[in-house]
Amino acid sequence: MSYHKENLKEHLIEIAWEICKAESWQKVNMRKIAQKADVSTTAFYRHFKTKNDLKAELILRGFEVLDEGRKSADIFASWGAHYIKFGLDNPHIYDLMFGNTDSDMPVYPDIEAHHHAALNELYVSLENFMPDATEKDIRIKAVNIWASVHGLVGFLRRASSQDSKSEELKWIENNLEEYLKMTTFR
Amino acid sequence: MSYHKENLKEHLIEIAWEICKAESWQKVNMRKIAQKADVSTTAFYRHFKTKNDLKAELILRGFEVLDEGRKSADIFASWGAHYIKFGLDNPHIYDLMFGNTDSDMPVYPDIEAHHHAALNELYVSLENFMPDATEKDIRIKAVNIWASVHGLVGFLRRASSQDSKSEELKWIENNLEEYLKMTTFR
DNA sequence: GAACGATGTTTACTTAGTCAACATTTTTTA
DNA sequence: TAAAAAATGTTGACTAAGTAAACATCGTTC
Repeated sequence: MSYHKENLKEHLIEIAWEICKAESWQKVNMRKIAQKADVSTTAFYRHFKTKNDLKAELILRGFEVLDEGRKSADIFASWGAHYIKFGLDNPHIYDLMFGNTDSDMPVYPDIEAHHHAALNELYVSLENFMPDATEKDIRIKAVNIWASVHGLVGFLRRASSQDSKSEELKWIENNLEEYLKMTTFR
Repeated sequence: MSYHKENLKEHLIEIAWEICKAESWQKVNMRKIAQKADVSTTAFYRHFKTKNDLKAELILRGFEVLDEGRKSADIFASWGAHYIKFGLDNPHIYDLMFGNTDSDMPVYPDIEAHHHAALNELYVSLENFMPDATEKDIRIKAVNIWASVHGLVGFLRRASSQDSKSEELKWIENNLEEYLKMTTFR
């Protein structure tokens, strides 16, 4: 048995990421990770306090990936489309990032910061885009866009998991920016 | 030991509902239910094939509760406000009904039917409300409203679980219909 | 090179879902 | 109406999964 793998922590995260991405968080478990990393089941606990800490790492990594593929000065439609595509392409990671808040999951400030930053970015963009709107209107608009975008991810995922997609849904999926423009502005 | 409780199945569902409503689905487990019902841990399996079947019952019950408190001919703003209030008042039940699709959860046609019915109702109302809009526009509008409504539930829940609610959020929560009117129509 | 901290291993405990075999009660049916 | 069948509960046990404790080994530092 070759003791001491280098960078085991990163390696464990990587393995967990792959499992989560390909299957779901529910399919991620210590024994499976350990087996793939070829270490003992509990080696994990030298690097993470709990499984939730691992989840937090995946979420943070999710935000990195989300941010990577994005030009910072995007306008809303493409901002929204980017989020939606990410959600559709990485449903399980997306669930961790934006899904139901799990009461057993402690609050991780780094994660909160990402959420805040995302909304704030949208907010600032809107300020530029609607210079004569009131503060309140802009904030409400930001909430509305956020909700529309994330709500659509949920809708499309649910739809594609059940019925044969209707023509409209296909159109929406293929014309996200167009859809966002026509629904969030006029 | 008093064999044979009457209507044990309903009783088990009721107990599970209470736990889920007060805590969350994750806190629902066979042993706890059995203990509260004062039956053996496995009595459950005479009435349900798996735990997922129990979850399905809770979801169906959720739809019943959601439908109960609603006048069928509501217009969108009040339709949407009703959904949002339900989501905020029953977050854990809402999660089961509209949350992440769990890959280990089989498809329950009765549940799908409820989802379809809800969207269809919205769709039909829109047809009346916008008689001169095209079929496609109406469908897209329906999707948009659905997404906005459910997205807002997610947003408000996330917001209230972390930061002190901002003025705008309080306003939105207290003026759901107004918010919906101004965001989904003009 | 002895002591120490970091990292990995072994064992084992706990909680949770579920099955199988058995027991009892209720319902059919001959 | 008694015997057979179906329904419903119980007991015991198995499995999967998270994780803690004690121990082992390695690399680093004085």
